Amino acid sequence: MPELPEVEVVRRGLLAFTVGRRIARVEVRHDRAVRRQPGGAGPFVAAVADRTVLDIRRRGKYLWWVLDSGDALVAHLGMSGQFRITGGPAPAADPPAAQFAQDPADHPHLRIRFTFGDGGPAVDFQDQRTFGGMQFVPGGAELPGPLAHIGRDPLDPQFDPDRAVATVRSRRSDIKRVLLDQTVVSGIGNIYADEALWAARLHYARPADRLTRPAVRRLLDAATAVMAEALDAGGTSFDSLYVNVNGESGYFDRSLHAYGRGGRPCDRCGTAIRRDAFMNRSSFFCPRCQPRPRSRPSD
DNA sequence: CCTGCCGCCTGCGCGC
DNA sequence: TGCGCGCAGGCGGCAG
Repeated sequence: MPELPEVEVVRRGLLAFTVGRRIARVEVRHDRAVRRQPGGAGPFVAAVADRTVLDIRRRGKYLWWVLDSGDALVAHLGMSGQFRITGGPAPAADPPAAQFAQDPADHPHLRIRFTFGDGGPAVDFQDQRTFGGMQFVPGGAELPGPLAHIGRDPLDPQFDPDRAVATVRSRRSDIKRVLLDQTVVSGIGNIYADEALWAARLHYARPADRLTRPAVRRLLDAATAVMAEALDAGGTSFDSLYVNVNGESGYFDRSLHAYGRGGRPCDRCGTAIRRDAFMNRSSFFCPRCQPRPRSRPSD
């Protein structure tokens, strides 16, 4: 479920626990977590061990650790991936910070563990559904090769809204499908797609190439705004599946207008929010504010 | 090149 | 009670 805001929360959390630290040991506990790595766990461990982390960067839902060798350690959280700080001394501060460090005992979904040369807290990659994973990419510090096809995300300072609008309108597909296409604009997943469509009063099945330039612009602005607000709130989470590096949940789910609100009244007009199956997943929308397009695209 | 479908995974909650 | 099924769903690969 992690989309751009949740991944950014993780990036910021990771920064404090990785930058300037030398990775002393890497343990791959589940080969599927490195399935994108040519040669598997062996080459992964060998390439990463003894490197110092310089930075953590992000594009869309992808993260990459910049190593002092100029290489990159790419990570994607998939559906259920988490980076967690483990085995460190719990700070004496606030009670919530008791969650600061997990018990050093192995978590059932532990996939990869990074241990550092300074003897401080470890960084664990945990992933219940194993759609996530990591990959070492030689020379990938600026932009790892496997991410080259991903579009810039709306929080990127170099994101070009006019260009994004033009790309969206060039696609012969339903607007929601285009929103979820990471090569067009990255970072948007099912939750924020539904929220942006609700805010822009557009039905998910509207043909992208029939929307006006201003309409697409409003939609992308809405997506940007909702993701920025979610980031401020620490991300969206419905359960313990998504948490930050310290195990804490964000609270943006309280601000959602469409996603997960089937049967409940629309915050704008009071009509019951509907849930449709679309693209083998759920789409939540207000049937009054977001009317279905009248005719199928039939040129 | 473009579009859209499938398979990959595990845990939870529901209905019978 | 226990079991099977639907659902959660991002993304790479691939067919057309």
